[in-house]
Amino acid sequence: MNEQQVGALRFHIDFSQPLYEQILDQVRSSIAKGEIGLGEKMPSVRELAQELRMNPNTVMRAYMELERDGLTEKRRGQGTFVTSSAERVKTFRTDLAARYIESFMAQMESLGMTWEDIEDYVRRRSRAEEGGPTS
Amino acid sequence: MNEQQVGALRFHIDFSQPLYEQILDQVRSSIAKGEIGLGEKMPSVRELAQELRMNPNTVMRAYMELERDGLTEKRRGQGTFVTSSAERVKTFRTDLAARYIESFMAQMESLGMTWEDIEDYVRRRSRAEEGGPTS
DNA sequence: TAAGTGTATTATATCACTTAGTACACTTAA
DNA sequence: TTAAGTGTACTAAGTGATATAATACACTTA
Repeated sequence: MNEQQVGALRFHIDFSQPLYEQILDQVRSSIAKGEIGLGEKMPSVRELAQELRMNPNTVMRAYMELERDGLTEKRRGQGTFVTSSAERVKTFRTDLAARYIESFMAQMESLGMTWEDIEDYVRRRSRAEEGGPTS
Repeated sequence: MNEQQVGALRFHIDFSQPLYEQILDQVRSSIAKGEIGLGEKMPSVRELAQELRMNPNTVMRAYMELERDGLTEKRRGQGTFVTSSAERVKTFRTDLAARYIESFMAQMESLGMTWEDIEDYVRRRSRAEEGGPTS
């Protein structure tokens, strides 16, 4: 629902977050998971803006961040391309994951939850999903 | 650093988030961890606003949310009090933790990280903290 | 009665986000 | 050379969330 395919990229945009952040997160995800390959061409700023019915400036803001992440490279007159460095993608993925984990652990600690509590929850969670949604 | 004690409550306010959200999160945390006891009196809207050097309206917005959470009760002319129901606090704590976990798991899945990856990271993390910060 | 509560209202200011429109430099292909 | 498609830069404007300011009212307690 509300899914949208643009080239090798999939998007589902809503109003829960800034638009440029959603583009950013979802392209990061596609690159991290290899859904769009190394060196592959991204949609142009204008094309993606048209497909997602947004302003090109909004898309460009996301693209600027992607380049700062080292996940994309821009070539004037040609377009934006996923980096060719598998190493760079791997590093980015593990670094971002680490940041997510640290932030999450701080949240849980603020509720007085221990790592054991979390493990218990996840165990019960996966047990409840047996034969559950086939995603 | 930037810590502030107001009655039984501790605050550390910065500019990374809306002020009312920081109050909300930190009071929730204090109640969930029992740092402020069941039925205990909270600082008044005006007092907390003065201590934190904010507008009373900003504090009131946080207090409204706390009551919607069922964590506090307001008594006209008397003040705001932590709920007397341990059950309510417990339910809130586990529900919020569940929401944090689900959101976190979705984040990690978007990076193609599995539960095993997370366990590995946390194990290495706690090993690295041996004899580390005594909090 | 006075002081301290929560509550409500109106006005104002600032900032992040988004859109709109325009323009320029560069690359590629006709 | 030309045209079309790239990324980039800039100005202008609108919207909504956030925060402050000032004031007022109803209620409770001492």
